[in-house]
Amino acid sequence: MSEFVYMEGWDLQAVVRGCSTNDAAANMLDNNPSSFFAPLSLEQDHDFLLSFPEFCGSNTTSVFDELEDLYKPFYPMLQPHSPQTSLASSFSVANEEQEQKKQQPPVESDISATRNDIVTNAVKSKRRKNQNKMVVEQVTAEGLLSDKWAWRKYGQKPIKGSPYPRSYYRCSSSKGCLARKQVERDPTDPRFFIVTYTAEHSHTHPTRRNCLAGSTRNKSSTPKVSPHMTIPADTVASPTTPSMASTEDENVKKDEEQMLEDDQSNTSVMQDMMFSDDMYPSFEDMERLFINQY
DNA sequence: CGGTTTTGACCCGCGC
DNA sequence: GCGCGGGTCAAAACCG
Repeated sequence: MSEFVYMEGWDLQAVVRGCSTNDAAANMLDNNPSSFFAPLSLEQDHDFLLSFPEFCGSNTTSVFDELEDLYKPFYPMLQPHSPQTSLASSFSVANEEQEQKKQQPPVESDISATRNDIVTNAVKSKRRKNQNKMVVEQVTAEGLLSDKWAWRKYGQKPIKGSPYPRSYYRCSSSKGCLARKQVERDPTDPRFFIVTYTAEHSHTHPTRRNCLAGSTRNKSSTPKVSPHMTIPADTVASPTTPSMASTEDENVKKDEEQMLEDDQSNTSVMQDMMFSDDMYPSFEDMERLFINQY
């Protein structure tokens, strides 16, 4: 079983929440030292990025420079994420469309095209008036791991035109904090996640309360019921939930066990329920990449 | 007990 | 004004 399988058994909120603590990652390392979800150095980030040829193209350095340039305007907001967020691209969408276009040099790679699409869509999409300060990032699962803030999920909605649901999170570090975060899988490239940050944190440090309580529900409490069966109908066609990660070590173990069972008993069901045919190649590719990486 | 996720219902902005 | 769709609320269930 490859490392990526762990990720397939984890859910999105677990990734977002679990990755917000270093000790969670440390626990993961204890149990699973080779896990690619371990915090990466910049150099490792670079290596990780190299595993996506289409992302690196022929000029990896320029891509990194470009990303760095993109990040500079948002460093105050993104500092808690760095340096791992080097895998992400981010955009402010606060009435700055023209500036965005200036800041984004025309690059012909697919990734850049995707990013442009993201900004365009974010600007064009319906926005409530009070949501005038937004930062949009396109991150990998690794990028999600780099988020040091504690987020509590408060909603999930299927998005018209996208096969993947969008999850809504608010900052759970401080009760008065208005910071919000939306996470959805990039419909154009399921390897990436579109993370939209709204408002700013009213506190400087991500504080944690009970980082383990309320973690991904124990599937064993509903014996022999696949976690996939708990997926809401509107996400059945989406690989988001089962393909995402829980980073608590216990949950990793449980998920691993569950995945083993599910692999044996529910694989065909999963295929029918979860994945469209065109989704499989990307996941298989990703799995191969991780295998090659480690 | 205090935290979380899940999920249906509700609210509200926007386009027609 | 109405309907659609995105964003939020809140109750229930779950977890450590």
